[in-house]
Amino acid sequence: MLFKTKTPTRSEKDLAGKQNNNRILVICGQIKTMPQIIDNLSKHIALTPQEQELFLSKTEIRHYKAKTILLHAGEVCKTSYFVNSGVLRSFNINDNIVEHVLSFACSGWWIGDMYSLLSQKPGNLFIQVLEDAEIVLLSKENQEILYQEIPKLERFFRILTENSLVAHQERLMDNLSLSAEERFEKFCKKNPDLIQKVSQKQIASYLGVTPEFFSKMKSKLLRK
Amino acid sequence: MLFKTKTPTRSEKDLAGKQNNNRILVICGQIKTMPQIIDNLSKHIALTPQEQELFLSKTEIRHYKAKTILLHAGEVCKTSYFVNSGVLRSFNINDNIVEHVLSFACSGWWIGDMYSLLSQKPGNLFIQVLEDAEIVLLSKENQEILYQEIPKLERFFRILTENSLVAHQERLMDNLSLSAEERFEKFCKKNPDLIQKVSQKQIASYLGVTPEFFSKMKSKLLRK
DNA sequence: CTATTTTCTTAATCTACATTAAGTACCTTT
DNA sequence: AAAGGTACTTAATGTAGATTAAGAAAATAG
Repeated sequence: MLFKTKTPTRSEKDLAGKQNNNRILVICGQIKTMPQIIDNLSKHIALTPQEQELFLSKTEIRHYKAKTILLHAGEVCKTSYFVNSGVLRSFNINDNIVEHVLSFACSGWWIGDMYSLLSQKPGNLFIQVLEDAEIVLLSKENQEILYQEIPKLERFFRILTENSLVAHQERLMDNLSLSAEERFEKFCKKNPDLIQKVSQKQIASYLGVTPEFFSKMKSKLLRK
Repeated sequence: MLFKTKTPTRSEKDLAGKQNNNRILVICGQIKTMPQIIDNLSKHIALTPQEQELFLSKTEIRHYKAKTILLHAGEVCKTSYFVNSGVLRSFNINDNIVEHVLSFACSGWWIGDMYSLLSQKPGNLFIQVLEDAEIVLLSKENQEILYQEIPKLERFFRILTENSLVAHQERLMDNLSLSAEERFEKFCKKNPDLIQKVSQKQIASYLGVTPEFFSKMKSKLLRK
């Protein structure tokens, strides 16, 4: 179906579910659960068990309720966020009125204010929890320390940045060349999970249309 | 003045001018001209004279006439381009009709198809010379070799990518929240040089409006 | 469970920008 | 110098999506 149904509500779903859907590894007869974030790192670099330990020791896990704001516009962003469960968004506010969603992040995604994180100047972005979330926090400070201790991590974050750049370039071109309807269809194909979890208002904002127009567009698509 | 004037024409200007506006360094009493690209690298990393030599030996300088297409959509991008002089653009073509400019590059800027360059798959972008240009070519192959020989270069290209990502995020948000007029004014402030060099049609395409609307908008701004 | 807020829908009206078309100036090629 | 192409302008008309408003449904708070 196209959208999330009435029951269970966003928070209910999340609280009911398992908080940590980790992968299970069997090593030398021992059973170990591999934290999602290590799983994520291993997509691009290979870490020894010691390095994994070190990495984890520099991070912190926290739980947040929906609506919590992790970063306010005007603040300096000092943390990268990795999502274990739940959903986050980054957005800015125009003329103190209109919100525009820059990105969503759900399980397995990183989020932060790249501008502020890199420049250590106050940014324009808010980062907010949309659905109760378990988040891994990596401070800028610890990230720098880890770069020293595990140089491979430079490579990991370089690749992450490269992929993000490519995705943003594509989205830019899409916004220049596609209609709202085409952008929505592309969004659905790329993020089938998000459509179940995020309110229409948020998706409309991500696509760059008003909630009213989005509603009209959606019902038009359903009639087809 | 707002736009390039009639004389000299784009090509005349370029052919007349000095091809290589290098910085001049005085080292131990000797006078050396520092290639622009080394100057560019030194903005983020420090290279020894030997490393500089090595880097330059892996690059190639070529001259291209306006309108030359350096990369066609559908091809795999195997080269990064650094602009010594002249102007380049990257763009895609929608439904075989409408062009959309992703980026411009003039003196001191890098350009390429990041998606294709990183994935080594066929890309959607064209890269074209807009004004007769002197370009430094760095092949993907040589770039990888240089990463091995001068690991600092990883850092350089990481920073380049990070800055590009931040710029693209900002442009995305601008496209979501600003009017064409506001985007144009911002473009003028950020790229005063480009306005002199690039045709209105290209700027309109970059901003995401038709040349007709751009013309109307411009004359409205001039009347103010 | 009720009250209040937030989200979603529908519909009328409005506007920024697109499309089409035609004319003029300019640039490039020969 | 002539000719053909490309860029720019202006104007009429069209449309995707915004704005405003108001009611219904759903979520959240008390």
